[in-house]
Amino acid sequence: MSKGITSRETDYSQWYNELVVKADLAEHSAVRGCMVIKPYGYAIWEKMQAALDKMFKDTGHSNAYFPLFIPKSFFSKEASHVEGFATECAVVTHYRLKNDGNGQIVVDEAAKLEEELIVRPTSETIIWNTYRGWIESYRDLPILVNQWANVVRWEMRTRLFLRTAEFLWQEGHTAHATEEEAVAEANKMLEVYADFAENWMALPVVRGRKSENERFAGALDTLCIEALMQDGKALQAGTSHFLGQNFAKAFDVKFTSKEGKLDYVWATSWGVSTRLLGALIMAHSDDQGLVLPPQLAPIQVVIVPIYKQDAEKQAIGDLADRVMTELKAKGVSVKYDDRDTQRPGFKFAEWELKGVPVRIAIGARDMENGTVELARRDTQHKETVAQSGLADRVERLLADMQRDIYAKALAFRDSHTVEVDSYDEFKAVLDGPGGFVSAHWDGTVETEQLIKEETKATIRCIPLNNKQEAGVCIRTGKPSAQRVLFAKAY
RNA sequence: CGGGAUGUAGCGCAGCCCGGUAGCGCGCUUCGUUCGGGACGAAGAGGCCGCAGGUUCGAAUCCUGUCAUCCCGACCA
Repeated sequence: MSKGITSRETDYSQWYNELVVKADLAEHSAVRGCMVIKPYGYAIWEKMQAALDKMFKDTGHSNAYFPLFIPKSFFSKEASHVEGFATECAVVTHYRLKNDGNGQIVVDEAAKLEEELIVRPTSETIIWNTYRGWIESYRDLPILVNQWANVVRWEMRTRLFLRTAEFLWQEGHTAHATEEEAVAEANKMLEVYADFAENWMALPVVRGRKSENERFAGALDTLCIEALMQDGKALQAGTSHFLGQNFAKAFDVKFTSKEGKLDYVWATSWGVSTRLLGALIMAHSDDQGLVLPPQLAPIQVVIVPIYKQDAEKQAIGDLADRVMTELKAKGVSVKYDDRDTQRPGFKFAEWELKGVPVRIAIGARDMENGTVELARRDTQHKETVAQSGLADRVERLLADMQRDIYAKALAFRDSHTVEVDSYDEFKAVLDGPGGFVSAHWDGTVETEQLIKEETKATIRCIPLNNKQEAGVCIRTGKPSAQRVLFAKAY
């Protein structure tokens, strides 16, 4: 492992790439655009999954699994959906290979599929085709199903976690008897995502609604949570769609209501992906490496012994054992790093790089004084504290850190969210500090497109519960009823 | 898919212009000394120079083709 990583100031993008690789989260694979998520990175994803999965179950959802492959014909059934995904689909055309006689393995042209299969970029079509068989009556509703899966979107340019050709995610697909219920579901799940982002990821998010231009292909309404990264660019962290009856109509999913009327089913879908790892990394980390909020850190506390002779190591180990037992009893995950192949300074740097929230160093001096050195990753603050009551102290520290990391990110976002009333100001902010820019917009797709072409900024969202305020569009001068949030985005 | 660049040891690179059979740093292995912020010394291991042709007595180096990757755009969770 080479020393240090590129600083954020030098090159934010390179900082991110190096951090992901050097912190052992993921690496590029032999397949273009596809990453290998390494054990440490996957451990964070597992913690995210566990927390989200519980939240989904607590809100009444169940997990199921649908096929990786989708018949091509399914895609053309919902017009705007196919348009949204057609240009980035991996297509399976054959089902067999053969030896060409020259020692080469080639596709067996004789084994061409009758109908091509699409590797799912998202599962609305296969799921709604399935739901047709599950739903006849209002008694069959609602269906509240979630799927943990991988999907493939053949992106032109990829970046580890932020945009990969294959990624892991969850997709919830619900079916309802009424529009109101579906709308409420979409809102409820957006709130679940916001709750998760804020309380687990320590990531403040804006809850909002996408403009028509940014709406999911096939949705009537797309709700989202938007987060701000340290370079002033926004990142969409999760979406929740109200799909209306679009997919029910496309796949002929009808039900008989209590009143005996036949009607199409109302739908939602919602998802978050491994992209959340990208958000987590970019929101909190520093030039020393990863900074993980305690709630999602695979290792919350690392204990590093500092010793010269075996006798010292033995005594320190005994103390470490006692501390670990106490911490584990409190549900804190601890690692005792007693490798004698690395020196303490190396270990300090390594665990900082990997973002372990709390480090306890114990040396001969501490053994004499009845102390340990306690260091927190987020502020890099170190202090010498008494061994007695250590576990309680660490438990409090972890809770404090979770709050502090959130507060720091919130303060950053607040200081990078500005209202502007002219196009010049708008451009000045985007070219300068970046961040969220709250500005009036005339509400048309054309103007949004124009602003995007001229500034690379897009409407990230129209915040929910946005205050209504008369004004004029910064670009066209036409009347506007409210401000919307613009930003350059990932 | 347009523009630019790069493929040489596990990683990062030099060598190429001016052809003579490959080198540096980190990492790795062994031994010793070290160990409170990325240790030091000594001795080792590791490369058909992306791939395929061509020119030449001789190619990492020159020529042609090809594949791949990265960066900047357009597209996107």
